[in-house]
Amino acid sequence: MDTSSGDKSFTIDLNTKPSLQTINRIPHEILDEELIRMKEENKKLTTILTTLCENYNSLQTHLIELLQKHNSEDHNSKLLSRKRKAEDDHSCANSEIIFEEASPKRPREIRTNVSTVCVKTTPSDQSAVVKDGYHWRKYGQKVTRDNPSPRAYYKCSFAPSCPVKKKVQRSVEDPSVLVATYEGEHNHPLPSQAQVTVPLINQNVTTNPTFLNKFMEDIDTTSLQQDLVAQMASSLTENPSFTAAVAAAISGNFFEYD
DNA sequence: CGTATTTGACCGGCGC
DNA sequence: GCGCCGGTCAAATACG
Ligand SMILES: [Zn+2]
Repeated sequence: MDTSSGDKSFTIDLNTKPSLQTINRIPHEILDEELIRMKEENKKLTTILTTLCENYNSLQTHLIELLQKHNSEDHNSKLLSRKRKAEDDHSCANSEIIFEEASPKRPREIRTNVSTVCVKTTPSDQSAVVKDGYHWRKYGQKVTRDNPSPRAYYKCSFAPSCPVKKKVQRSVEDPSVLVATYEGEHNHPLPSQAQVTVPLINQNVTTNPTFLNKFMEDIDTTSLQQDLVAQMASSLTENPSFTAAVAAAISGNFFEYD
């Protein structure tokens, strides 16, 4: 709050704009080489960010589960608390962050709450889009076996920090009905958008009755995330050697595919 | 110009 | 193994 004085936006100057004089003096083969290197590095950073967000979200859901279980057990009885104490002791001893790509066999993402909603659309509106207030990025479209109309795949535009996905497809026999399948829950507030058209069947198949929402009410996740971003940005801007450290870490062996 | 969509390639799971 | 099928990626393209 007080650290960001007024209108100081997060403009991060990584010294990526050397003067034209300097650039012209460097042979362009080297610059091309550097460009390619930068692209690779950017790719790696992107994958790191993605996996980081995946792990974060996974951990969060795990945490919620544990809290839930803990609460219910707490209400049930206090007799088992001694036993539980021993199990809880194996916490993370050191806070060292390790990107572990070790085993090719992945635990694979589990436990994503799925809900299905049906939306009636006017025949005039032929666009197969379900307005639910969130912002989506389409990333695929496929024809399915038992339905003439194609199925569209969307990701929340806040990805990868928000893992929510949705599929939209017209109903088999009634083409005026759109069937949307949501997967996961948003971890951020809705972008301000007034119109929401979801006044039809809500065939909810969620295994978990959105304990997340309660959790997010208790802990203001949005301000938390903003604080995180602020910290990251300030650590970048205030400490120039930080970028060098990052570069060294990346060019070293964070991931060693090859 | 930066960003969103399109669309064929690609991949992994499953039944055979 | 092979082919199908649902799902995803990413380069090309369209958009504002
Ligand atoms: Zn979201």
